Amino acid sequence: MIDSIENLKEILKEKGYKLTPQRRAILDTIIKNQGEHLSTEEVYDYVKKDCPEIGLATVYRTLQLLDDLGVITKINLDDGCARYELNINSEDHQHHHLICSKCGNILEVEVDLLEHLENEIQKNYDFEVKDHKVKFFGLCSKCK
Amino acid sequence: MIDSIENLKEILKEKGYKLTPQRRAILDTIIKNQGEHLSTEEVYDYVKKDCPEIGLATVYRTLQLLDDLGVITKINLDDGCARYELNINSEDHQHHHLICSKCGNILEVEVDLLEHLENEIQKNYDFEVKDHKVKFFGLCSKCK
DNA sequence: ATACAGTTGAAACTGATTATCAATTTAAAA
DNA sequence: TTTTAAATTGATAATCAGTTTCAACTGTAT
Repeated sequence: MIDSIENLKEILKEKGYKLTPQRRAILDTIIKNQGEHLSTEEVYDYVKKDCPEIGLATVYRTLQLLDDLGVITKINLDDGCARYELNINSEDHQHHHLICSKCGNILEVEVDLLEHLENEIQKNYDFEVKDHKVKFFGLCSKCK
Repeated sequence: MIDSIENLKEILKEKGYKLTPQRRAILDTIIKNQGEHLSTEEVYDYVKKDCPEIGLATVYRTLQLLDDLGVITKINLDDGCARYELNINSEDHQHHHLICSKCGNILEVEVDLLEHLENEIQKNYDFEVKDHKVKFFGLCSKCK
């Protein structure tokens, strides 16, 4: 979906938003740490290296904005805070999270075998599925 | 899993816990409102009718306890608070939630077609799946 | 009935997130 | 390039769900 800061500038302009150094630094941080699932506080800590005067409220606001714009996605890993991940360049990229109950590590599953289930739901419940969130809990290879 | 207060008494005794009027009233409330997904505050409001002197902290504590005991299950519907549902009488009862983006109504799907996906994960990621949480977002029959 | 461990309600306290607001900055127009 | 208006910022206060503390109280095994 996004691959550069120029790209972000366009996305922001389209909606009347401005590209500020803070927003730039926050997106840079997320791109740099792709694959991790950073919380707001973690983004704040990382981004302060580039942008020491940034306020925590700005980080909260920017992450929310980037989520609204579809640049990142908020995920809930049941650890008491919101986390975010970068949306990658593919319309129908789907992935789920494997959460290890022991070490807390998070793996990503790149398959999507939920189509069958979605069709079933569409048919039996007259419910138009737009999105889904799937989490698996268990033990990772190291912990079992 | 649970079908009466006597049943609860046994479950509690087994772990050294006591059956108090507050716990009784909270479970009664949940049983009475089966099918809804009550939040802690909602349980608190309902239970005050039977038990006007009850404290909110007790409701928080009791719901957590009942979840630990496997009597109820905590669910996260992304509305900013924990909700709970009664565990019904079947070991392998599985269901997912359909959340309407427009009216917020929550439907329950009684099927479980995730086994295939779990097997796939087991095999490809060397991850031992113990549990999963699945939410579908979209439009219900009334809203679409 | 007694005793003790578990439980309670009230209130203080967390920790994550949001709202407020005056000062600042971006970006489009002049 | 200067002007300008709207958007953005950082600091701080406020909120909100949930937890902790603690003295008083209550189930339940004996």
